[in-house]
Amino acid sequence: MLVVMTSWLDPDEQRTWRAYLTASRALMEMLDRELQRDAGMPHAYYEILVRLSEAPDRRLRMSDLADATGSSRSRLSHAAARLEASGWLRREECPTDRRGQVAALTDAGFAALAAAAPGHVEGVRRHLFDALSPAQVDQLRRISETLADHLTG
Amino acid sequence: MLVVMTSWLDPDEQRTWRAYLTASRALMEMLDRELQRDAGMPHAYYEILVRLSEAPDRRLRMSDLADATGSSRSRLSHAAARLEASGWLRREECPTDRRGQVAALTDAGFAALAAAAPGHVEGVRRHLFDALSPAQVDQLRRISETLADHLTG
DNA sequence: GCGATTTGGTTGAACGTTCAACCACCCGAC
DNA sequence: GTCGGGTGGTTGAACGTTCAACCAAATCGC
Repeated sequence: MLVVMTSWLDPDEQRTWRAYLTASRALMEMLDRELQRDAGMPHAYYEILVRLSEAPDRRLRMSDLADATGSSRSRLSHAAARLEASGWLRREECPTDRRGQVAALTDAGFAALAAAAPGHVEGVRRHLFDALSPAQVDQLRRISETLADHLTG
Repeated sequence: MLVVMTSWLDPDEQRTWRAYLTASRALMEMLDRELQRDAGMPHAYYEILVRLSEAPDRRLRMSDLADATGSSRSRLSHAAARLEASGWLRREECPTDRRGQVAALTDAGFAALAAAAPGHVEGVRRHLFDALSPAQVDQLRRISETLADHLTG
């Protein structure tokens, strides 16, 4: 007889999972709200600006930007439209692929990012790193890297 | 001279933060998509049903339910409306507070949860616990509990 | 008691995300 | 060549969340 067993979570796992859900949701909500309040943008948009600011010539192909920020093409398309309307981003034609678009961070976009960054970084420090010991930071890094690998591999 | 210094993240913290963002986003997206595909509900709604199913008489005051699921009252209100439309939840008047509402899990709601749970639990196991050593699970629990405390305290 | 404040919950609009459909262009097979 | 499939990106509708405004009932101060 073939039995397909779904192994339930044991009490330790259960507790871990619920704590993880609570903590990660609370952390992201807090940072998102702060960023929205202080810089007028959600965290996802902030990340787009960050990635662009780090790219050579502050320019990135739309799909590379989507990969870098871990977002779908559709999501990035909508976000880019909105960021363009705010004057923080400009879309240009790609010289090597006529289908392509290149997202370019504008000066205003860079300025908005420069204004938002210190407060946000301080939030990350306060809400995340200040609560953890150096050993825990290290553990969290290893866990996250393992997990990211596992999920995208 | 008073200088307000924003201490930037050091390279280790930077790496930790980015890995954490990538991993937690990927994990949640995966689980959310699976739940949507297999059970026709987002993870947030699944959690509402779970909390209700664990409550005495499968009933909970709206605000207790909001606290338990870590969601705003507004969010829960909208969610309850939708779950009620699906026949998975019923809202009843509260006998002790005339302003209050009590959310009650219907039999159909319980059945939907029972149908969704095994697949979802298996997803949590596959995408999270299978990737981590027992020691890491323990570390993640401690980190998450510390963090949850820090954020809500 | 009675007015002022707080609490429990809902509502509608604005926003961001998802999903499926779609178009335009690239590339490989033949 | 051109035909077929894959890739890059956009669009609109449906959905879930947020935010501010709001109502009703409870509670507090006096």
